[in-house]
Amino acid sequence: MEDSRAADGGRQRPTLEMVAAEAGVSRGTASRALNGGHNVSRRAMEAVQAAAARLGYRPNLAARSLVLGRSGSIGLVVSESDERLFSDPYFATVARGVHAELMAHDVQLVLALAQTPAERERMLRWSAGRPLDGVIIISVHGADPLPGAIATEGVPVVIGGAVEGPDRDIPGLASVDADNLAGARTAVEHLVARGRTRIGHISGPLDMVVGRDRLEGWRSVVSGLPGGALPTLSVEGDFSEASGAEGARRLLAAHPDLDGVFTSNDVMARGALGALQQAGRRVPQDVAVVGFDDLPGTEGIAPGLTTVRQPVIEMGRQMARTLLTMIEGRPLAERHAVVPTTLVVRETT
Amino acid sequence: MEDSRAADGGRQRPTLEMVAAEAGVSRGTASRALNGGHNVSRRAMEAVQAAAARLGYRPNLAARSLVLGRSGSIGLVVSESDERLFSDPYFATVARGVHAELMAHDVQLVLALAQTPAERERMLRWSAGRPLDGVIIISVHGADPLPGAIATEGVPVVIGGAVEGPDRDIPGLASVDADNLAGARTAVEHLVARGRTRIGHISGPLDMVVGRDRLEGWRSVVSGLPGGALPTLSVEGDFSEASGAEGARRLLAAHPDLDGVFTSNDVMARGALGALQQAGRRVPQDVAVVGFDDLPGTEGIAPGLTTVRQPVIEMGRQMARTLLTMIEGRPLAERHAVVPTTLVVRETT
DNA sequence: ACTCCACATGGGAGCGCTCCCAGCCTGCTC
DNA sequence: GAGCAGGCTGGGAGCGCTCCCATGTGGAGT
Repeated sequence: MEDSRAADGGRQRPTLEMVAAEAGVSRGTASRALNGGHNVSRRAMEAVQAAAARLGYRPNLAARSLVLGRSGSIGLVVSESDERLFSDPYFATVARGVHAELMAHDVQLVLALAQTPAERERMLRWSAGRPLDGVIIISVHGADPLPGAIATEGVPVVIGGAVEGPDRDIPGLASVDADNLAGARTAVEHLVARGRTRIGHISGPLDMVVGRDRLEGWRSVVSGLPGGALPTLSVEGDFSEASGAEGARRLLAAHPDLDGVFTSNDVMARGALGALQQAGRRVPQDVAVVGFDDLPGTEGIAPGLTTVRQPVIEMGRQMARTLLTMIEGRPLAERHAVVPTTLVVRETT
Repeated sequence: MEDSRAADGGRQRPTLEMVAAEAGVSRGTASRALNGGHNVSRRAMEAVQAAAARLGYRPNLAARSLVLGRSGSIGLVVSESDERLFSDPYFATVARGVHAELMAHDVQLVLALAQTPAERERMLRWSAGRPLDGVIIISVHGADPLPGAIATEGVPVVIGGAVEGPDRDIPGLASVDADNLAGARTAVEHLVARGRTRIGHISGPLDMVVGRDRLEGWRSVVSGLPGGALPTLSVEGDFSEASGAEGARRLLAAHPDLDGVFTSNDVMARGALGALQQAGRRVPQDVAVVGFDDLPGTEGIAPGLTTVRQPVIEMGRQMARTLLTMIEGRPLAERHAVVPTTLVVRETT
């Protein structure tokens, strides 16, 4: 009656103490019976479990976190507009991998958005309070201070993507990235092998390492071509379908003799394909197209697209595994992992 | 050295006790200085804040949750495949509204996935441990026991969508839904007003109330038409673009004289539009099309689409407000809110 | 029969925080 | 100049849990 905390329904929620009393044992025994059951007699075990069930006991996670020093959950932080977050299948796929791995380890995954500067500041303060045992951050733009700041607070961080600059040396910060440079190079070399000489690129955002890396891969191959890497042969996109279409139109406008396009992801390839078709170009006869990603379940995006596959689900799993390793304080084989990509040739080249 | 909890970096993270000592005051005073600052002298206030900054103090959220009985964060639970979650802009939009409202109230939002039965069971156990002060659940299929179960555990629940059956009477469970029945009716009546008599429907999943409600809205209007509501005039979709296209093809196959289509969301309308075009039908001359949703920022999905607008962002905000009201134990004006929709006429009718 | 040990148990300590309350010291009123 | 109200303060209690350790208990070994 006088418990201000009993706002829920009515009576006090059962505590371990109450379960123990109900079962006729002590708190310690009840605790052991409910977790693992080491050094607990069969009789006590059953009594406790029955009592817990009868009372509808649910352990208070805050209390457990307090004494254990960990919460049993980790965060997937996305620094991306929700527009993109929910429209680019890349995030879903990473999340799927992370999720799969964590479920296997009985760790709860929570997604948190950190888009605006205010939200990012808030995220830092929050995570420093240790509601999460570690965080995975995907989609890092520019020289984002957030990952380093969180890691410096002592919360293990894994970045999905590349890490540049001083952040590389923060011990509590690891990363998993695809070999974007090599992947892009393979894609463009494939176009060259198909006899293309006028190869354009529609890049990702250039404030992201991934955007710059794939651009650089393209440039390194194209610069060896007769025409070279003309500035007008690469246009900046933002990974959206619309930007892919727009990019293709701009490439065609500047280079009507365009015969190959490498886009920084498959979604933009879809946009480009549409724009090329509208411009009357046949694919692959007139213009060959290569994308990047090859996410499972997205065949519908651009059927028959030749693309560079990065094993995104497996990368998500690896991010989760890496984070769990750091949380447990075990040594890491490699702090900054780079996973290889494979070219998947289909009908657009 | 002997603290097993110091796995992070090196030394023990600062506690309020240490801040108090550093500032030369007691724990109580330090606590008051850091929260609100009632009954704290200017001198103490400054000393504590300086000490906290010097030590890099971050309050331990688990300890605070334990004593306060609340965590300051709420969950957005999505019982949807991540495929759909990340491909349907609806979720992003709800999330946006919820997020906006919560930020204004200084509450942390976390998203959690509960897709498979195992995950849903896990979600129930987890949320019963009160890591969240309340949850918003969107995308409820069938007679999903999860919302009721969580509410019964004493955790306030708001459902984004309609609630049917016994769950309606659970006090700790509220909902916010669009007036799908009226909205669908308006859409179909508009088609009738445009002189259409052969009006098909591509529904949402019929295991969802929203799918059934919009279907019922269509049926109630169409059944008054000369042709009536032939079973072959409605096909079940799943809110995806592909299912919209497939639905339109099936409608055309069964009814070549089709002159109107109402789809249960805009994404399916896009698919239908594509299929109609492929089949050589002109829109709106031959076939008029009305969608549902009209989400902000999705003009690109189906330009010029006539559709039924539901105020999804505002609905998200309302879900958040409702949940916060319940968490604070204040009475609710209406437990099951239904918000009106508006028809937006554009070029496809 | 006696020792010994493994298992089982209860209860104290303590995680880091907020609340409460008694006590203090001002400064003001009469 | 005594009395009193109020602002500040310190420290105890306690949130619900897990760990640790001292203390039983039984059965196996000699």
